[in-house]
Amino acid sequence: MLAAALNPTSVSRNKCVAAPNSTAYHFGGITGHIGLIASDFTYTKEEEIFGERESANYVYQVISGAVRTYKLLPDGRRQIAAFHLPGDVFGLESRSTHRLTAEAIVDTTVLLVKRSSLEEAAGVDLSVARKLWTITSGELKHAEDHMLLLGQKSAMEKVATFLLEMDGRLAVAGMMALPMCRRDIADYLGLTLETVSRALSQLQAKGVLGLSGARQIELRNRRHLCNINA
Amino acid sequence: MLAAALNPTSVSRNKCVAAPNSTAYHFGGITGHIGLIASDFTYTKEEEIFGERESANYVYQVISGAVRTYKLLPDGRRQIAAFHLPGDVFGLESRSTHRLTAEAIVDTTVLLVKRSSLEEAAGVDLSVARKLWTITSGELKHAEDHMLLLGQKSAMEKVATFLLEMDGRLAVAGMMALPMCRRDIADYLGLTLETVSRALSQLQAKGVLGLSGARQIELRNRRHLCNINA
DNA sequence: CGGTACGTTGAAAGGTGTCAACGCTTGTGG
DNA sequence: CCACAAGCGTTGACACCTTTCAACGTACCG
Repeated sequence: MLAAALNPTSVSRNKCVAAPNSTAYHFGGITGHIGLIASDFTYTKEEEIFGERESANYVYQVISGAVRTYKLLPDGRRQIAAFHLPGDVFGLESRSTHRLTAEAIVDTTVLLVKRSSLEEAAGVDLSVARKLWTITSGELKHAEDHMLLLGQKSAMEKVATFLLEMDGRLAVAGMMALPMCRRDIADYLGLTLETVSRALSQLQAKGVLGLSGARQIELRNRRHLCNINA
Repeated sequence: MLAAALNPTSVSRNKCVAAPNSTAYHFGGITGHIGLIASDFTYTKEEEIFGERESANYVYQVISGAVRTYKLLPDGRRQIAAFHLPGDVFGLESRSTHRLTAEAIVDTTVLLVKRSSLEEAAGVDLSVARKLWTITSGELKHAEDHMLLLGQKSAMEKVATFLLEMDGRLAVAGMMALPMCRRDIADYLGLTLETVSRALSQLQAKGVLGLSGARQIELRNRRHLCNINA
């Protein structure tokens, strides 16, 4: 089954995917260059996809749904490193074990590719090797930006940054439907869920955003959020 | 000038290095596989090596000294992403621009390699491509660990973690000589310099560490630090 | 129709930041 | 050789932002 492996433009179903030319998603510019076996898999809400320190046998791309990756302290404190939304790749490791735990936030379908076959492909096709590096580099960029947020920004600035990030990633017609709960947001931003809630309420009171249901958010004043953002 | 480029076992001087087999440092397992042009360069204390958003023309490896890489907010708040000590590679980007600013903390000598020649080498030798990915992946791991610290740990926990990290990286005979000032440490840990100073004083009072000069630290009870560390 | 999970809001506590003073060390120039 | 300035670090007092603890409301679901 040659082809298209990592390029779920059309949401592919069941094992072995051969996708046509892609526009929307990019697991690489890999498509077409190399034959790769890929499978679909669906995880239910709250289900663990892989655990910290587990052997990294697969690389994942979100087709639909949302995933959180995080680290825990022994006493249960949790730092969410990233939210992975449709199109995003996660679980890619250059070493053999995962450094984070990944869980489905809602029912989530992923495309998965064996790490070994990716490694093999990278050994033959330089553009694949390059793509793997680029993906990891993109994650590093996100992590660096997020360190700035975690270490230096105030609660309101953190929430504003979060809203703008999510707006850019999942806004449809000016509205966004957050897949994650307040606790997830809090653990992503290094805050408590109460502080997140208060910040959102405050922004709503100012008319910067509109809430229709706690997770349905409309940004009404992006300019204001950018200013807060610092 | 074939050879050894990225492997400054013997501290090489001036332009064009041909190092013998290496044991101590690893800029790759690159040595010997590929011809690469490398130069030494020395920056003075506080000198900028490259700036955020600058074009990334070189990749660096610390030979001696210490480097900080950081991001700034518009109002001057600074988040130091990492300290780079002898042996560490920094400034490696898969895209064409730097995402961080790099400065020498003390007088620092680096080995530098042209990005273009590394790219070229990666195009010929797969192990080089692999190594570049591995380096970036290592930075990502550090960033993920640091996000956990920044988002979840208390001031004392942050300082304890910092001490253990530095102990592992630059302890000689049980002592370490920190190259960075309190403000650098604070900006690395997402604290103020006063809070860092208080935490260190507290640890000294408990006998967990000994200070002979503010930057000469001896850890007397690593066990205790590990416990704090959570 | 309860039960549970999720979200909001309030009040109080506390950890860390802010502001300020002081001490120590280093380097420099008279 | 000493005086002085400047940079760095420590310590104290206080303020405030965020957390903690708690109550309450709401939506969803068996």
